[in-house]
Amino acid sequence: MQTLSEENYLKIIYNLEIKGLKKITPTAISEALNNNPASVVDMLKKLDEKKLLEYEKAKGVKLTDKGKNIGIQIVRKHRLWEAFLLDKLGYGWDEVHDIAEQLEHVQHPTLADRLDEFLGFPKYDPHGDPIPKANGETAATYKTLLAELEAGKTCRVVAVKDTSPAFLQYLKKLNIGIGAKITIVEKISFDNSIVIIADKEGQSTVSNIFAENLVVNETL
Amino acid sequence: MQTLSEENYLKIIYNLEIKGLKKITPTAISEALNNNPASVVDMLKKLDEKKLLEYEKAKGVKLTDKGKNIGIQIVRKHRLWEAFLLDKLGYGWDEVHDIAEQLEHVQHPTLADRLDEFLGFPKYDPHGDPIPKANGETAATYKTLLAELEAGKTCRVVAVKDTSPAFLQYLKKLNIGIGAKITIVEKISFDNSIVIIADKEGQSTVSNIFAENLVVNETL
DNA sequence: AAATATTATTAGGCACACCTAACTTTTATA
DNA sequence: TATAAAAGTTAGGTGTGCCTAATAATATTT
Repeated sequence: MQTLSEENYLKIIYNLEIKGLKKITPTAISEALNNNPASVVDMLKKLDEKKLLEYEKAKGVKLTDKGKNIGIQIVRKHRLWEAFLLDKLGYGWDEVHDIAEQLEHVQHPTLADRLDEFLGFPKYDPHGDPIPKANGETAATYKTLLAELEAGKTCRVVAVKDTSPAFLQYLKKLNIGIGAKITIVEKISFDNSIVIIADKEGQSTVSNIFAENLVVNETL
Repeated sequence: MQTLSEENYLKIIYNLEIKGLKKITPTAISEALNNNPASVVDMLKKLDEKKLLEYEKAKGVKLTDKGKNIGIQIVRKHRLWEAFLLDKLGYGWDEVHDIAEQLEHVQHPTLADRLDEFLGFPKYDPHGDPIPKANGETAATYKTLLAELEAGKTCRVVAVKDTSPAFLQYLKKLNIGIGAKITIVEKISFDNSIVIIADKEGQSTVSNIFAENLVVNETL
C-alpha cells in the first residue's frame, strides 16, 4: 500500500516517462510536483527501497514494473473520474482536473472498474487523453500538434497538451473543445502565429504557444 | 480549511452529538476513531484554538456553529457518496461505507450539490440515515428500534444503527434491507431474543443486540 | 581547461498526527 | 469516607513529508 504522496510521485514519474523525457531528474519531478528537489530526493530513496523505482545518478529515475503499474492505475482513476465529472455532473473540462486529483486516490479494489462500466468504458478522458484499461493497456497518445499543420489544412481537436485552467478557459472562450473542427487559414512566419477558423467561432489568431498545445487529427 | 484528520474529528463529534450523548469525552471520541485518548486531547486543544469547538473538562466537548457546520457538510458528503455508490455503481449497503469514508473528504465548492442533483436529491442514504441539505438542515433520525416493538407488531426497516460490515452482511444473509417488512412473532423473555418473519425470508430468530440495531417504522 | 552556472545531495529542522508511559483528577465502590 | 478503578492529561518520542541552507557534483560557458 502506498501513501497519497507516494502515489503522486509514481503518477508524475509515469507521466514524465510517457512524455518521452529521456532522463527523469529530481528537478523535473520537483517542478511537476511544485515542491523542493531536496524533498524529491528523500522520496526517491524511499521509493527505491520499496522497489517501486530505480534511481541512479547517471540514468535518472526509472519505474519498476510494480511502480509503473501503480502509476498507470492512478492515471486510470484520474481520467475515469474526469470523465464522470464532465459527463455526469456537468463540469467543464477546465474544472475537472483539480477534483480528479483528489478522487484518484480513493482506494477500493473494484471502484475504478465499476466506474468504468458505469461510464460505458470510455476510451478517452475529457482532455482527449487515453484512459488506461483495467489491465494497464494504454492506447497511444495522439501526436500531431496544431502547430505542425500547414496552411489550408483542416483538423479536429482530439486532446490538449497543457491542461492548465488558463489554457482550457482560453479554449472555452474560443469555443474550442474536443471534436472541434479547425481550419488553418494562414501561418504568420514572423512569430509562428496561426490564423484559424474554428467551427463554432469565426476567425481567430492564436500564438505558436497555443498551437503547440493543441493536439489534433488531420481531416483528410 | 481543515486537514483530513480535523474533518474526521468534527464528523465523529457531530455524530456523537446527534446520538444524544450528554457528555462527549476524549475516551468516547477515541473509541469512535479507534485511536488513543492522548491523541484526542492533542486534537481537541487544536480544534478549540481554531474555534471549531469548546472543550472544558467539566462540560466535555461542544462544537461551535462553525465546527458543527463542517461536521454536517462532511456527513452530507458521506451520505451522498454512499447513495451514489449504491444507486449508480451497484455496491451493496455493507460495502459503501468504507469508500464513502474516503470520498467524503474530497474538497470542491459545488461537488456535493452537483452530486445531490445528479442523484435526484435523495432524502436518505442507503442505511436510512437522513442526508443533510446543502444549507445544513437535517431531517430527524428515525427513533424506533425493532427491540422496542411488542409481539404481533409489523414494521418496515428504515435504517440501521450499527453500520459495521459484520451487521450489514448478516442482514444481507437474512434478506433484510431498507424497506423490508418484518413481523414480530414472539419475544423470548429469557434473553430478549425475537422471533421474526421478514418478507423475503421465512422465520428467523435474532438476538436482542440485533434488534437494538435495527431502526424501524411501525406499520399501523 | 578554468570559471561559472546549474543540479543533486546532505544535514538539520519543522508541522502534523499519532504513540507509550507516567501522572493527576474524577468517579465508583467497598 | 477511604480506596480502587477509570478517565483525563502531560511529557516525551516516532514516522512522514515537507522545508532551508550548505555542500558536492555536473554541465555550460568563456
